[in-house]
Amino acid sequence: MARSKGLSDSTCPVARALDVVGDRWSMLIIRDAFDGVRRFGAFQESLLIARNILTDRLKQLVESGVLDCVPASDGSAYWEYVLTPRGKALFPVIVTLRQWGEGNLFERGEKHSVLIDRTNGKPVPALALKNADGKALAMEETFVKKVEGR
Amino acid sequence: MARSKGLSDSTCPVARALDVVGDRWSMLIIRDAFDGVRRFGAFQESLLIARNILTDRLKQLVESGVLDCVPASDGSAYWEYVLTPRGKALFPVIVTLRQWGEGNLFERGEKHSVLIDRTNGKPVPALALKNADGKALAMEETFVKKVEGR
DNA sequence: CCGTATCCATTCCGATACTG
DNA sequence: CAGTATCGGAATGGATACGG
Repeated sequence: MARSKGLSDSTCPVARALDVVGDRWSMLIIRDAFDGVRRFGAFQESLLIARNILTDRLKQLVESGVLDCVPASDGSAYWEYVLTPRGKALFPVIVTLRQWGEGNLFERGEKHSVLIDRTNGKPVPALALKNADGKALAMEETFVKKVEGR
Repeated sequence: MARSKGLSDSTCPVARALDVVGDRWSMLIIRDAFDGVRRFGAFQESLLIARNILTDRLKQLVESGVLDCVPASDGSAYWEYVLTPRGKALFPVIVTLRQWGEGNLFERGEKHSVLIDRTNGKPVPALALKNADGKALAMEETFVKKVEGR
């Protein structure tokens, strides 16, 4: 059941991150969680995912500290799955994925959902890379410094 | 060979994005491409991925317009795989994944690779969500506005 | 060196049936 | 409603072997 490909001890944070949320369902579950989905059945209905797979993914996400199990707020005997601080820290990942999809995978005029800033009702501006002085930073202006070992 | 789960016509840009780069290897291939890896053998050696799977993933990424095939620069009869503009637009996704990994999946003092701004030699600052006025925006201050249909 | 093709094992996933 | 158990098919992955 452990899904680790052995990336979990990689010195590359991207690889470790993908080892936790890099499968086909986890990120969608997390997206729904940001959207306010909390119940097993609600995830299932939203994602049309097989129930055994959902069981497995929820378990993994709880084990990796992304989701937390809390008693259901309606007094039923079941659980609700809510984002931990670690899970909430994934928000920028979801937002950049959204931005990339919006900008690259929709035809002109094709409709899609939009992330709104509820303090002003406007769409949330794109996340862009800045350097230490707050200036725009192009990908070509960066490089990855590897750690000594490996 | 088509991997689409049928999310490719979703109105959610996150779902569409994950339909293209949401499997276990694609994002790692793209990470390597940002790192300057271009050759089949170099991807294979870096990722320790089976060659048939690598063939398949490279083909998918080319088909979806993330990578481009160009004749090898060394005059050999083969190809190099380079990021298209659409592929380069994934940089913020890689960066936020990296940030999340750095902040949440490493023990204190544990070493990891670092993204460096080569114009000043300093680590690239974290990408954070801002509103239209440039002020920090918490995840709770946002919501996803769905499109009418579905 | 770059891929493709094939074989086999493992994993993933969906459907369904079942339990509380 | 919330999960578990099981089964079969599909996808994935590793290890070759093969050809350009």
